Amino acid sequence: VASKTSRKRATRAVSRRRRPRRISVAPLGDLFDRSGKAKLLASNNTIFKQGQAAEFIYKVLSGCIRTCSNIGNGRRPVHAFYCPGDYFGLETGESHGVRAETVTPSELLLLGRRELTTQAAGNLEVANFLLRATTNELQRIRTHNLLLLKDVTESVFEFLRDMQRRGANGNHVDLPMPRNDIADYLGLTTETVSRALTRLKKASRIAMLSQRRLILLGPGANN
Amino acid sequence: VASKTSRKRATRAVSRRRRPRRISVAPLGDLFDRSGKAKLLASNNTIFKQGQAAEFIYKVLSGCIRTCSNIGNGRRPVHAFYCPGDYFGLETGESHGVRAETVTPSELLLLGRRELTTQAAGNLEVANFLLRATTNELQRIRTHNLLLLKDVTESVFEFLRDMQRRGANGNHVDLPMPRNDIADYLGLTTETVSRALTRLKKASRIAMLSQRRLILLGPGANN
DNA sequence: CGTGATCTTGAGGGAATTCAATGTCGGTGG
DNA sequence: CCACCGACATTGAATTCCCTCAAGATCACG
Repeated sequence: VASKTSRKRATRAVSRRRRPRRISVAPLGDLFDRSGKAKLLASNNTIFKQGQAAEFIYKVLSGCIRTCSNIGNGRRPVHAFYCPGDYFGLETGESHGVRAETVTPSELLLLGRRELTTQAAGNLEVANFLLRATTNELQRIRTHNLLLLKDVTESVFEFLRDMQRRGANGNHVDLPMPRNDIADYLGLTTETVSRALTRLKKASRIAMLSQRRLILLGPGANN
Repeated sequence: VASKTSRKRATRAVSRRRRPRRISVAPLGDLFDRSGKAKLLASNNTIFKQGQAAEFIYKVLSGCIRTCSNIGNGRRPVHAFYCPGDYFGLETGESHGVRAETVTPSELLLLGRRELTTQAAGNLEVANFLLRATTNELQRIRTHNLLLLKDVTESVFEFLRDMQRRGANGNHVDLPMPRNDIADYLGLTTETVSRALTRLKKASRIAMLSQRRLILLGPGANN
């Protein structure tokens, strides 16, 4: 539950270019839906641990998942959040390099990883699915990387935009995760995230409907 | 040439676990070496620009390449450095999401990307090569991400270790890139990198042979 | 309706940035 | 061969901004 980081960034106007949408991974959705096994989990449950053998690849049906790791300095970096439709557990090696936990109650679809990777060696469809999924993951991490380099206010704002993009709700954004998780994802502290939100509020770039629900305003809100 | 960032981090002891070696991409090395076209470039030359159509995939034969992008706040994040043996230009879409430049005079091997990706749709060997290469890239970025969350001194030290690991020189490390580039890679400023090096020097964790050549000392130096 | 978890706000301190100046290195030309 | 020059690197002083510690406010849930 550690959430410690420090950061300092330049405070400047930021205008980021659009980032391409994630590539769809349609082709194998079928295979997943056919041979995948569903699983339901409550909040804050561990799906797999760091170092554990990578047995499955997961598809999020509902809820929200976070992956995180431990680095020695008492911080708990959150690597990614996965929303419905996303795949995770795509490990490069035989064991998971991160830990995966449910943020909210979540429904998952599991597919045997060994089954998949051995198939990939001989099955073109599977190989291409893995390539696309990995490519998506790559894109995701690149985006995350850029977030880490921005100044705090923009970093938080970008995060909100990303959540809006992925959430596909009405015109409001729902945050499934606590400030804590956002902070660890952005390399900040809870307090700093909170202050950033306050700043965005005062600048009329967002409006809070509740602590976990808000609306993006002004330029850059809808793209 | 902007190099501005700010950062503040917790100052604590750090002990990171070992990270797995990059997976070899042997199988297609052949294809590369056969149909690739060699190209020689001087320092600080642009190989491809951000947004440009992704025509080739590149293999570094000699020298050093950096990929970077522009975010609106006047910073120039460096995404990665590529050393001899590394592949780059593996784009997720049809156009490059980053800019690639030579750090030092470099020799490259080019392979038509369209040729490769269309082959990937039907050729299993190619599809698997792309998967492995992408997986490597993923691993690389994950490592980079963790670097960004560490405290400055450890971040710089880890960077040096990584360069040693990849450089495969004698017992010293040669840095092909200026402080400037290191700073932008780590999300810091030139001055902060310089101060971190001074700190490492005083702590006897490194020894400078020249400004661009040094030796790692003490525990954690050789792994 | 209370209780704990989550979130916000405030004050103080520390670390990195910024701005500015000095040092060092490599290469070029006299 | 040596001196100069420009690019790169280091160091210093002042400032900024985030973190830390602490208290208060809001929300969710029993």
